Amino acid sequence: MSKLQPIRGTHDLLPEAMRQHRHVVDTAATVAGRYGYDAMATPVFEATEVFARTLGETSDVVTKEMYSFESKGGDSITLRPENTAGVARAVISNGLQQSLPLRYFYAGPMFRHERPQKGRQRQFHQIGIELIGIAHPLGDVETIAAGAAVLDALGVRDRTLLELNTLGDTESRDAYRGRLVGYLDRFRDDLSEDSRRRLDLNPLRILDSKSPRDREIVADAPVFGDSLTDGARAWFDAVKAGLDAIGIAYTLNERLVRGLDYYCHSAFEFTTEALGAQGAVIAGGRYDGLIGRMGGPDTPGVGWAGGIERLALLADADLPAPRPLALVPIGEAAEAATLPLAERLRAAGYRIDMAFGGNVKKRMKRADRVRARAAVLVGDDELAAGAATVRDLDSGEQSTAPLDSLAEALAPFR
RNA sequence: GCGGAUGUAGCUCAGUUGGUUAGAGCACCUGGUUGUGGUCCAGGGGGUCGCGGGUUCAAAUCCCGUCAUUCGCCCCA
Repeated sequence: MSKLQPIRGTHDLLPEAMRQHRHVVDTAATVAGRYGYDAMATPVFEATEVFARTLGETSDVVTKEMYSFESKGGDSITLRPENTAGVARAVISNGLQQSLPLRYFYAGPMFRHERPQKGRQRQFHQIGIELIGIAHPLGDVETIAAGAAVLDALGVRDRTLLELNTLGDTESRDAYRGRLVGYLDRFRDDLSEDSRRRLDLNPLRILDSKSPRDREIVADAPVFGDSLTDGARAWFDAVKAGLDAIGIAYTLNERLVRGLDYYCHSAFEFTTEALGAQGAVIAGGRYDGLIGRMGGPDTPGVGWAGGIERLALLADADLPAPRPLALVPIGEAAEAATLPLAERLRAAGYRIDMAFGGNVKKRMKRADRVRARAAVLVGDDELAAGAATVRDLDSGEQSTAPLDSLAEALAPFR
């Protein structure tokens, strides 16, 4: 056990894990592309205000999970805990409100100072899409459909459940907030410590509490649906109708309250039972107020983010390393001839493995270990004949192929 | 941040109520094979028993602390 360990909550992505990781990203990028989403990236760190102002001063992410530090110039900088705020900032920075609507796909590392668990790390990775500039419920439907399609493509859709809720518009939320606080205040002393704090700061979160006593109290709380304005209700109905129209099943969950303050209207999560306490694999919602709150022109948006590690864990795809061809020179003359040969084959698109020493036996052993499809043996006999011996390492069959047309002759092993 | 469990070789794990030089399988290296891998046989390398302290004649084993992992809470992707 080495003392040199990665920072708590961070992990190395060795090739096998990297393939899983990339599989999720590539699959998601491809699927998102079919919906018209283009890949883009924002910096891994931003000015702290980008997150602090937009995620909600009282959110857990802002109050205790941000990796913030001071730059040499004295500015406060934060490693992004999520990417929606960064994308919103990029829209403003680049004047992209002139080019609406925007459809963006992203993938990259995010950072949150939390207690690590399986499927939860301090540096983790997310994929996500953002649809910006569409103030229409079918925008919500489109992003949810894209999320479902990603899960489908990864083969995990049947192990997830789509939970859906509406957070309404500002008017609905303010009205509900008033009613909820009015109700909960009578139970102030019975609420859990956390919830008492939330009562003043962010009462909607109490709906989400897992404390048994809180749940009892909340069970009789006013229902949010009763506070919806006609507009907000019509919006939500349109979203549900759209999902129905394309056959995407969902479960209404009135307790679904997103952790970040910028959400409104649709809030949704694709959840799974398969990952223990870390149930959410893709989650998102509408954030019409975000860009405005950040100082840009009022611009609507919807989107979601998915945890790559969680998706990879769920998908558990069998992705063996690509199999190379092994070049095995025998003798000094062959050694000299093989280097340019290897380059030619690589230029022709082959994955070539070549050891830099050892006798034939060792090199053959290595060819086997790297799971080479075939070994290309070149010795004095072969050089004299102008041909290589090609051994199929699966069947053990050997044949010869002319050196000057090896690239074509090896096609079956590509 | 809080509570529980775990921590012995690269990996998976044994290690009896504390008792000599800490073991196995897999993996790795060498040889049996001079121009042929996988199988087989023989041999070999690799561990401050997570780290620090304490109890004891003696600690992988008991106690305390600490770090890490893991499960749950909180919260989230």
